[in-house]
Amino acid sequence: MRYSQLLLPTLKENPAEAEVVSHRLMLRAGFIRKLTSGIYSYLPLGLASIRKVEQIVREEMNKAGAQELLLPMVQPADLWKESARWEKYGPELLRFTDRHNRENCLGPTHEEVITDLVRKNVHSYRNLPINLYQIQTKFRDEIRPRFGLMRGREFIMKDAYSFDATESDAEITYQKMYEAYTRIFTRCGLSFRAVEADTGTIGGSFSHEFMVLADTGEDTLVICKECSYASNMEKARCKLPVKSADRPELLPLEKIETPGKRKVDAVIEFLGVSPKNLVKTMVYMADGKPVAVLLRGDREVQPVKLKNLLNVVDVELADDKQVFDSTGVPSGYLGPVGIKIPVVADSEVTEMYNYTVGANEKNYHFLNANLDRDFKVMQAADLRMITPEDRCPECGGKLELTRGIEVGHIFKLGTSYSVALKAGFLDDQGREIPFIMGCYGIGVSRTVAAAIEQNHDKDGIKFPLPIAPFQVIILNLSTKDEKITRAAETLYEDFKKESMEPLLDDRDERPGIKFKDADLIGIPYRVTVGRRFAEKGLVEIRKRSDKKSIDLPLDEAVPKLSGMIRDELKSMGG
RNA sequence: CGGGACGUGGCUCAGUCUGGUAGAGCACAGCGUUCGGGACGCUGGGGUCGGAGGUUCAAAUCCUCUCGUCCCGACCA
Repeated sequence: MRYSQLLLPTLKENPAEAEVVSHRLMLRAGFIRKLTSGIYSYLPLGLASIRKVEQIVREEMNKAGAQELLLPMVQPADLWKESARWEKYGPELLRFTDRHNRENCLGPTHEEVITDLVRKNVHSYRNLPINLYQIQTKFRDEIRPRFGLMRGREFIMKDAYSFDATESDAEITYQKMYEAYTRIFTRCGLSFRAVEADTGTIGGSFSHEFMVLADTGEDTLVICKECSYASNMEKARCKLPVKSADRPELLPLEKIETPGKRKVDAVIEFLGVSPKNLVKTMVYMADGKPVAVLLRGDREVQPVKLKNLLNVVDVELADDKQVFDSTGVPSGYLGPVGIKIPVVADSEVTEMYNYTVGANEKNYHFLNANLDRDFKVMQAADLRMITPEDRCPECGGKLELTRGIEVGHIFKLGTSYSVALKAGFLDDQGREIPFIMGCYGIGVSRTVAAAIEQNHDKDGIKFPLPIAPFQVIILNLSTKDEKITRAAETLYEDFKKESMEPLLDDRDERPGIKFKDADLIGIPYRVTVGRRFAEKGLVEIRKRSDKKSIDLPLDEAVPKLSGMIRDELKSMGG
């Protein structure tokens, strides 16, 4: 491609609308332009990079035995009513009526459509397993679209759905997808981790999120430095204290005046106790009903764990009024002894003895409270936020908190959709069995954004070679010089003959502009033809990622660089 | 939906407090000089000051309403 003919409107200054690196750079580098909130046009370079990711996804999905198809984007409400998601999905589902007053929606995901397709066309165990995928534009009317392609309303996604006859087959399919995803993100040249994700009500370890590691990521990950354990913060576990054989002597419960001491810090200072010897009582509103949560004084509650334990849709920390209304105690003096609302405890509390708690009376606390003797709890479970001081639940190793961007998610669905939509097959005994399903998503457009988020410097993007819009950019530094121009044109043609993807900067611009633009758009290799060629017959090959360059004669440039590019792609699994 | 910020040529912004009839830099067009890290000079085109209503002799500026954008929280590929 010739730069002079390309729609590539680069920006010298940072657009005011963009705060996040990838968003800023994609706008500046002329990859995308916003049409309206959360909806973007992909310009030629942005699309080229997206196509690269798509191609890798296709190759690996096909290799894993999945088949590509394409499902409709407009979907009838009836189908969504069958799965009960028409009611459940909420305002993210963009709904509209057509001229016949029929209700429809824009597909935010395709479980309904694919299940409908399969139930009408697959009837026997002989046709299983089957795994179908598409790469398509999705629409989700996000509450707050932001960060450019990172969280758009309209975005490109690869979604796959698998149908298996048995649980064990479904687990094999899940494992295949796990491996395919690992290969996909490896081949994209990204640094990533697969983490255990929150499975909500289904449970089990059959949900993984694939996270691109980047400081600017929206999610917090917990990673073990010593084994392969990695988890989303929401689900992260840690090694629990071992039950000590020798129970310390239980001291008598003692009520003590603590005037005006409400916060943990104030109480421990006043009483001279350690926060590790204090149990705080937090009140949460779980679907509108109050629940008290006990945990050690220096810990924090992980609301998602609480939500899953209580099996509710929403938990929210109660405000002072809600606390008082439900317990009759002003916040700050709450405790489990004689409390009027249900109590759950973080499992750590079950291994504590003789600790301080609120006395459920203004200006009083209890010393030496003990579970079972002084109060009961409904349930004890892991409810706390993990900290870097915690230890790995698998190996006891050191944990590290890091940030990541979710680019893929694999999930074992089980039979929830096949049962709701009555999608089943006949087994070898002639029995009607619901399909066991799985779904597997990759945010294709988000992957490009995440790649930029992970690979950039002050000058611009540093694309991993496999997903760069072009592999090499040839700079003709003097379009008026016939010799230089002829050399640049020769390089361009020769790269094409080698099946490489060159971009020739043949614009009548000053060298500085060409260097700046080349760095900004992040093409991995740059070949410069300029004064050094005119004087010594040398061209310069420079790698964008480490800025290292070599000079070599014109006729050696193409074979040398083509070899480098092939080797690099091969080393990345391409 | 709650909290905050902001809307002025294509882009980045000044001007708003204290009302007096629109500016700068970049970009764009032309000419000349320049030419391996976003050059310089001269000339030129381009703006319903987000929109509506109001106050006033006079509104980008003050008031009311409205639309849109961005950032922080709940959602997710």
